[in-house]
Amino acid sequence: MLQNKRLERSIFQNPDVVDLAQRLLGKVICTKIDGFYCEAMITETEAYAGENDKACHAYLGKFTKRTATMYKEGGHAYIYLCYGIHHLFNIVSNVKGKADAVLIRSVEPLLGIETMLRRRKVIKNGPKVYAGPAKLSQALGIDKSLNGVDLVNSENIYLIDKGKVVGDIVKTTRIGIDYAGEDALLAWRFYISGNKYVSKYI
DNA sequence: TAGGTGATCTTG
DNA sequence: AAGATCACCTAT
Repeated sequence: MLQNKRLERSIFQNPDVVDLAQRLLGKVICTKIDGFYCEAMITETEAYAGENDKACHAYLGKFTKRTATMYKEGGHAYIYLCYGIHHLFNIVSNVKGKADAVLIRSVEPLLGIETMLRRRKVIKNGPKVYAGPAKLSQALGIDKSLNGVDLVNSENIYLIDKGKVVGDIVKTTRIGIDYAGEDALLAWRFYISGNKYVSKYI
């Protein structure tokens, strides 16, 4: 397997976002923001399936200034502010016009740990620094200014494959979407079994 | 378990 | 146009 290969457009154009959410586990997010380079491996994701998913911002084809990003071609970053404080990082998938996205929920740090600890305003390294969608965004320096950026072309934020082989994947329900009725029961949250850098077990 | 915080959208 | 909502986190 080729290593340190940047993920290409075709990966993100996967029409099955539930499949893509699992394939992104083990891939590495690279950011070069404010002059600091960081790398972190994706350990936990959630799938959001566009217009047919009650938990998705684009449910029933909802199109607003905010959700517009989700309709872009697969491979773009969808970043929005939640609860007034938290920047959440999603990867848009499928073709242009299909509003599917994968929410990145947790990462395991690889490079730039000093920088990430400083951004998180903590001294001690460990899973709690990166386990949670708002936490990893803060650690990697990701904020709303990167909303709509193309991960396939950007020099500031992109994904690579370092050849990590992911073993068992735990499949369970998504977090914080109780309003989504029966769709809240779908097992569309995924994490690498046995990995410590996960926001919530089972 | 409760409260902070602010952009977005409005009988969710 | 004010108020409800919200894919969360931190501290008691």
